[in-house]
Amino acid sequence: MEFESFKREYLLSMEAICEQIFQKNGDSIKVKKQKFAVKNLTRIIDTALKLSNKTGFHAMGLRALSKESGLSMGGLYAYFEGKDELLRVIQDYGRQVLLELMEKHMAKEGEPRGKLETAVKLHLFLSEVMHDWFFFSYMEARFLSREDRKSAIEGELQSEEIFAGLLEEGRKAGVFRVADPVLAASLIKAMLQDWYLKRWKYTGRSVSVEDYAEHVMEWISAYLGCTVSKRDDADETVIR
Amino acid sequence: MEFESFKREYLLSMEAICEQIFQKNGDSIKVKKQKFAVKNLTRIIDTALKLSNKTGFHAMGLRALSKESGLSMGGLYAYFEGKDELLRVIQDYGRQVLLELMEKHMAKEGEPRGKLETAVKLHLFLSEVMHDWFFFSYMEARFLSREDRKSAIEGELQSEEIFAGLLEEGRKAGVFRVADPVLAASLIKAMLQDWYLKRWKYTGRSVSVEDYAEHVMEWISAYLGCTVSKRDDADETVIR
DNA sequence: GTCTATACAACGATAGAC
DNA sequence: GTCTATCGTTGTATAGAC
Repeated sequence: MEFESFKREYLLSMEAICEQIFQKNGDSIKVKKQKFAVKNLTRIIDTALKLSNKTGFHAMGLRALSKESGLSMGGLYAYFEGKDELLRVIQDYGRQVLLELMEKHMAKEGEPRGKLETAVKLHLFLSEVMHDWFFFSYMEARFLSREDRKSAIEGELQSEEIFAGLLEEGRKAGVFRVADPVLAASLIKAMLQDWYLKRWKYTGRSVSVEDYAEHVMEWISAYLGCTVSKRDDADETVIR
Repeated sequence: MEFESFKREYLLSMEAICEQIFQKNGDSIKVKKQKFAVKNLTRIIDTALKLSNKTGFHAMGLRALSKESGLSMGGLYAYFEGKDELLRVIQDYGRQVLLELMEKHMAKEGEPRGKLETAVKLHLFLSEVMHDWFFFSYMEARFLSREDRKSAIEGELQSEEIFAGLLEEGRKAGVFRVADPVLAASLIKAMLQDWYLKRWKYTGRSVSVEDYAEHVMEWISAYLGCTVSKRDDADETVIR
């Protein structure tokens, strides 16, 4: 999987997803015409992500959101019942996309090594095209209501379990050397998250998302004690 | 270095550090008697960290800080000029401790492998006893003023450089196999930071800070292609 | 479906009593 | 050195015109 082809596929599926968001949150959205609603909702979420990631969700005033999104104060309230619900809608929105693309891409490859590489790249590529959401979701998760925070934690653990499962699978097949798959999965996730949490650092060093993916795979392969395939023109190399 | 002995040493140096904070911020602290000032300042910082880490610094009202710390609203303003400055003082406070202990512990061991292990353990142990500050510092750094954020970034890069330097040193000595020391240092930092960012996860799984340190060292050793010494009763093992 | 105008609670900050 | 009382500002949220 390459980043550019992933990006194309992602953009195509965006429109459909936005419509799903509208239909799912029909209760609190007072605007009933899909044409209006989807357009404005998208604009609101995009603006909210942009502003929140600068100053934090709590510090972002609805007056600022109104001004920046082009809708009036009253207009905003046609799309959500209150600021708390906006937070929830945004979280939902991202998780919808995440789920959709996970199902689409995973389980394509059969052997553990290929599956693992797909999962790593999928996470990184997705967090690249949806950087604002991933950053937001990480930084603002603790401000969710009790039950919504529970959903967020489940999401975090769920994606960790995918990695732990792949590691376990590889161990059983005798191709991975791993003592504690869950703990190893935690460390892998930590490395993946650093990509969108410290984006400025990597931008400044001209590290592309594909460079980063390759580097992470080298670490993982070294730990698991297996070979890693270098991309493009480079030939197959054994690490260590 | 073991966690318990580290903890003892750290607790001893706390009092001295708080006095330093008092003297350094003498301009904005209106209370001049050290006896009063150090006691209250410590209490204010501890409370602010506790409250901020629940709701975020911005959402923490000064009324809540007043109530929880036992000082009145007016009383608080004898210790800082405004909420922004409180944020700065807290950041400063942590960096002071971090710096103090780095200088104290590092450069004790001569060979790269030992130095690296010391640096890893130091970071993890320190983030364990000062968890509230590390979490706060990571999550609230983006709300600092332009120039204070610059200091925070410098601190982040500085500690990364320590690791990059150690890796480079080991490579020159021929004991580490590492293509890009800076990128590798980034990933090491990401693993170290996960310990205090996802503390709840590891607590729930009964992973101790020493377990975690050992695990991180196994990953690093595997990547660098060198041996790792297991702690306690276990014998020396070659990874891979 | 969107706007302007407004309500009212909570915020950071300060003055002046003790 | 610390308190209480109060200021002006800004926050979320809504009512009613268009």
